[in-house]
Amino acid sequence: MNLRSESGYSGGMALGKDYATQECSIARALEIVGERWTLLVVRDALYGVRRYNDFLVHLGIPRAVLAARLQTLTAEGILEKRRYQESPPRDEYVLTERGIALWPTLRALGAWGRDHFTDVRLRYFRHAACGTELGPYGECALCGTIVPVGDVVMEPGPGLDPDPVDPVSRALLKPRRLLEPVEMDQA
Amino acid sequence: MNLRSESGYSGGMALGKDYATQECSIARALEIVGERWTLLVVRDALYGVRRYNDFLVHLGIPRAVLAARLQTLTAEGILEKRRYQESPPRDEYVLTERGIALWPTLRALGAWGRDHFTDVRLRYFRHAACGTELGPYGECALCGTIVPVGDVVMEPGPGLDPDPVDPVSRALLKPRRLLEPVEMDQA
DNA sequence: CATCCTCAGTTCGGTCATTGAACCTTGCTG
DNA sequence: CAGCAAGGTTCAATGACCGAACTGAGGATG
Repeated sequence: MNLRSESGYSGGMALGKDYATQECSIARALEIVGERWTLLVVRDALYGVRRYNDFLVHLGIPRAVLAARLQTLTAEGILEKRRYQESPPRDEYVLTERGIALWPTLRALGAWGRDHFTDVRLRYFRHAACGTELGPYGECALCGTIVPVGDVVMEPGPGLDPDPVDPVSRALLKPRRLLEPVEMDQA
Repeated sequence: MNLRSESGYSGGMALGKDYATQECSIARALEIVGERWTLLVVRDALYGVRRYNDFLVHLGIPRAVLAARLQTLTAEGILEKRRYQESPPRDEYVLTERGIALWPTLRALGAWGRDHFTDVRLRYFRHAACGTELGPYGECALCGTIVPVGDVVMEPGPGLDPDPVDPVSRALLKPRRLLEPVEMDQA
């Protein structure tokens, strides 16, 4: 095997899908968040989605796959499962620091996709304090700082369907801060 | 183009692996670079790998998968296939602007993996002009600028195997600029 | 008390992607 | 002409993913 002896990574590698020969932190990261759907789950979590059912309807992901991803993300310390009511007992999945730290990656990936493969703006991300649209790294050009995730406001752009069917997409149409839990209209 | 009309999804989509219901540039990006191995191919291309065989031995990827990924990346305008000698005719795959634009994403992903899942430094990335190590977004703290990809120098860190078997890994042990083509020792 | 509903999963058969090994082709090189 | 290297393709087996159906806990309804 090619792993550093002294390196973290004590035997128990859970996933069978590692990139065996790679000594690289990118490969390491992809072993964890590189599976299908995983980064979209994290994205939704940043957008404030927290409940199994909300992920389900918003992503259109197979139930079994969602369960597996939530499991893995929790095991890797990216999400934390926590009880938010006792009767009936219900849990929600909330991003940890480690999960929130994926924001720059998602931001960069989204900016790339937008610049190269989209012709209508779908969403804007702005610095809450000053309203300036974020640069490609999540920085505020005006303030000259990296904007903390909680100070990012997300707004719909012209390319976004103004009347989506699922309630989560509908809730995400209002301007809102990242990480702020989505509240469904109980219409 | 796969943008939704309200009917949802007229036929043309090339890939079978799209995230159908998502209106999101992150999802769009992941449809293209989200498959297994794809981002590692791009990473290698940034490191200067250009030839089929070099990708093959460095990644340990199945031949068929590599061929498929190179094909897709070329079709999406991320790599460009170009003839570098006529006899025998040989082609190499070089990053386009669009491919180079993935550097911030890979940088952010690598920084995340390093910070959260690695305990030994594998590589350092520095601003060639001043030697300062890059920040998480590929910026130089000293110069206060985003460092262009071609001005990034990559150096081995203490966690890297000092004597790897495959010649590509060996070539990547020397400090080198990103995008600079790897030259094999013909030992 | 019986029924229905919601949430959060699990199970299952079918399909699609990935894998490793073997094979093929082109054009040198000895 | 034999052998070899680069750059693939083909194939059978395995694993991941898919949608639909089912389960189970715990109210809410009548």
